Amino acid sequence: MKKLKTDNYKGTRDFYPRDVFVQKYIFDIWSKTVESFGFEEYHASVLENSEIYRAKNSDEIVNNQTYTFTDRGDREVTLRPEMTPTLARMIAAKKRELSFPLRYYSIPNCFRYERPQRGRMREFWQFNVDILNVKNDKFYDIEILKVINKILLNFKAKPTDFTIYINSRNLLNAVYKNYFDFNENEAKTYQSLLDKKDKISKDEFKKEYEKITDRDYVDIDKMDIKEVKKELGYINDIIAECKKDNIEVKFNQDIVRGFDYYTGIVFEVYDNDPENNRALFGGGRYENLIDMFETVKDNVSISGIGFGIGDVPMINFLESRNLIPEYKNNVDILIGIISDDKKVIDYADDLAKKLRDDGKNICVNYDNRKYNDYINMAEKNNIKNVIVVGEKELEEKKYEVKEV
RNA sequence: GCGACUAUAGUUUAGUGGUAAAACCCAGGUUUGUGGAUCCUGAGUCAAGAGUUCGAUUCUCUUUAGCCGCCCCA
Repeated sequence: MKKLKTDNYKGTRDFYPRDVFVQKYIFDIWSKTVESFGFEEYHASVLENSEIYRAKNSDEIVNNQTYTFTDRGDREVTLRPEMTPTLARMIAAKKRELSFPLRYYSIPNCFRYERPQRGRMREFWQFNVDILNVKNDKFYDIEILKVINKILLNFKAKPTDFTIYINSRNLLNAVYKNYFDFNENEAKTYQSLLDKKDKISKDEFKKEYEKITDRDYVDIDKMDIKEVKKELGYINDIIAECKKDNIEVKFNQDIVRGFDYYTGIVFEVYDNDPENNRALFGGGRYENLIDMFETVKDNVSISGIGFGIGDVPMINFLESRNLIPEYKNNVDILIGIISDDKKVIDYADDLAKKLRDDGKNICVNYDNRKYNDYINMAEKNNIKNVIVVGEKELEEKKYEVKEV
């Protein structure tokens, strides 16, 4: 019989205990931080009907960048590539029962059929945090930025390690309408060009730019247009409120975010380390997300603001700054038996039982190894304490807890 | 989907057109009832396939995988 390879599937990771330790550390800080702001956790299946992605995204993305297959009942199924459509579905399903605003979070694993590279896997965990509200957008916009800042501080990151950039779709639309006089298509082309700005040369940018418009590329915050100024005022209020909390938020007119559904502010948090030069967090305000569901018939609109961050960029961020704590085994004490005598074994077992009743995690080794082996074993597995049990301990009914 | 680079023991890496190495790790044995061990032994068709060659792990091509970049990034 042909033996199998031990390789894991492309773009996925195996999580050995040390990897789980890191993952738990990150998930814990994520969860605890947002819970301190009153967020509640939700879950859903990794499987969704493909149509909920087709409705929101283009067919191309569903066909080429998701894991989509037909099940035995001829249903088209997709492994979720993101959580937002699922959240929208869940909200739409119980819209009348839920009391808004909702503060929801989840850490789902998501799947995208893409070529893996630094910061990008085919299976990844994405922390999703959303506030769904019906009024007072501004204060929730501010809160979500505070949440992001707090998360990074709770990881012991310094404010100089990252930069929060903010922009607004309302602002951009005002500029497109009043300054450029763009139609919808021109606006889209312009936006995708902005998205590429940092990646292409200045000359190339200029060439492409001139194809779209003959108006100059200018700083939006210097424009003297009433509608533009109004939207800028909204952003400046947010920046000022954050500043009161010592959070520096920078306006950046080039932050646009890829997708169409954003309607208000959009933001990205960048890692200041040039090695990890990509957005850590990204998000913004959206509305009309749940309109596609049949339960939503009336005109009451639910607006939301949210962000997402992947576990992979988070790990890269922490690793490059040495912010991941050293592995700690959750075993408190290793009991190593140095005897074959049944009485000694029974004594060790009783001891283990007693200590477990005291709430300790006890690991017993029955292999009758050498004293030094047990100390070595504990060291290797990051176990802090060892009790060696042999004839002597049985006779004297005494034992010593050794610190490793 | 496109492009660059890489592939030697479980791991990290030397090395070579003429029978392949080290360290660590692992397994078994050994010595020592108190400190991070001692000593011995074992484990590898140099990613796969084809070509050039008297001879290829080494050179060439193909494939596969990894990694990085582009595209995309919900």
